[in-house]
Amino acid sequence: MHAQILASTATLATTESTESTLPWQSTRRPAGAKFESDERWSSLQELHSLLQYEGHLHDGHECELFRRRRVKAGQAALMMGQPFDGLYVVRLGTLRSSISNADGGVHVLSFPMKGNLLGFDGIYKYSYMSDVVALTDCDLIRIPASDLFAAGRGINHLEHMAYWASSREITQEQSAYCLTRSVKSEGRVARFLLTMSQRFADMGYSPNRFILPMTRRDIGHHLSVTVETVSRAFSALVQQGIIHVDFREINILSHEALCNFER
Amino acid sequence: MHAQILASTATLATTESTESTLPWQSTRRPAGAKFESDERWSSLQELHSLLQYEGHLHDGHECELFRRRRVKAGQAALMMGQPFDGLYVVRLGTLRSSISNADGGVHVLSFPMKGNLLGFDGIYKYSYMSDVVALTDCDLIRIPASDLFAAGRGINHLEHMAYWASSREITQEQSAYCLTRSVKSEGRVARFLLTMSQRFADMGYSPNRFILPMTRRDIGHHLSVTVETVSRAFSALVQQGIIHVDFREINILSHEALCNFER
DNA sequence: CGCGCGTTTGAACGGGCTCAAACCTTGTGG
DNA sequence: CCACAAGGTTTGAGCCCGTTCAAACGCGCG
Repeated sequence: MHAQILASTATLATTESTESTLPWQSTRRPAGAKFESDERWSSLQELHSLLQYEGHLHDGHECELFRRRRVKAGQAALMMGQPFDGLYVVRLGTLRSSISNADGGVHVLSFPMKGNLLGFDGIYKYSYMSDVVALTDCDLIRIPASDLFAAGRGINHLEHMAYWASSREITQEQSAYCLTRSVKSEGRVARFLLTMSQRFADMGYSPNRFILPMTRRDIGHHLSVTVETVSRAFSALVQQGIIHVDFREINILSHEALCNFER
Repeated sequence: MHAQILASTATLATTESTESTLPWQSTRRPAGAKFESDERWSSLQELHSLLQYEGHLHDGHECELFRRRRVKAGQAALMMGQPFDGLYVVRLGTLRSSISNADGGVHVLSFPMKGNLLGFDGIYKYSYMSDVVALTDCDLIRIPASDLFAAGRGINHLEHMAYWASSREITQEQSAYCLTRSVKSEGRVARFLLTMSQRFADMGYSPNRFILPMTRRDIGHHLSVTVETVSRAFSALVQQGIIHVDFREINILSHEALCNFER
């Protein structure tokens, strides 16, 4: 469905001679350059350069090497649900990062290119939460999970925890993002209520009766609709007997009916 | 959605007395409870509990304490551009995180509640990239920047770099997110082209002539519009002499005109 | 009280979606 | 080399949903 093949080698051959405007092309080296077989490595310096990271290089780190990974156009670089095995930095090529819900609805999160980072959403549950496929032949640099987390457990414990939590937030934000526009406004409001319901439940409060702390306008700005649309969506759900609304107070009468609306 | 947040012991103690459905209210303690003046602290254990982090507690960390911060309803917890001074974990209350572009367009990113993390987008440029205001009286726990980054610089260098880069990716994704739906489809396509142009330029390629590596469908799924709408937007821009399109190849004829379209 | 703000509802407009068809490119196999 | 199939791209026509503009009501607050 999504997979597709761009002209890779053929296109490369024709455009490489001219001053290139195609950033994903040419992992080729100038004639005469050393060819390192299948095993190719990148230094920490190259990582710094790619990421444009201004941090200092400390002694003993200059010679750290990271394995590269080739991904051909159309192939998956990361798959949702796959166990986390590290972060990747794009060295060459263009990819497409997307998430899809159960109904086949797709949202394209980003098009990672040189210097972008992949796989951050895999830290939270130790498995990746989005699909990433190569649109062109790609060259990735892997930062192994072991390198990230193994050293200095006791020392960077706090930092690791913070970033683990960040990964979770990001993941959830992406899921929310997926819903925007993918579905009619009434469905998005329904989904929003279900999300709030779940969050209240997780905090130990009633999932069926709660008071929204935000205005209709805030909800609208969150779901990318106008205030009036939010209000009308509430009214429609009330009229169908699915919820009861008294200003900020929400009563969910039929959790199931609400679920059916979110698609 | 994804798993999170069981009621923590501390919070249970305060809210258990009444069966409350209002999680943001009442930081009040039962009469007779000890009142700790202005200084209130949370332990690392409480952080673990709030975040639902399953990591082990190491010796010497049990007694680490983190300062809490009260934010009254309506007040700003974090402001865009403010220097980064740490991450915050919500202990109590509900907030609203949003970004706004120059034209006054607003997008609400999330409604952080108990256990959620604030301020991650501040790591990249060492200043926060979103506004966060309290919708209700809030209680935050601060994880100071010094605690996060100071210790073991040499050891967790790699991890820090990875997360710094993550923060950048998140920030940019949020900016892109802000554009969705905020503007007409033609403007969003214009903005998309400008973004691609900028990215190609950053990589050292021509900002005015490039070949899109993705399909119209991918672009549509990224901007939350249909294939046809993307195609029509391209055609409209061509007809106005702003760009030239030959399938995947894009020529930007008037960068300025494209900028005017993005709003 | 009067003012501002949040909420709700109505009416009309218009932009994007849906459905449909045609054209082009690319890849495959005869 | 050509025919064919599959999928990407473009354009048109009609419809529907969400926006826009407008008005009314309730609530909190100075």
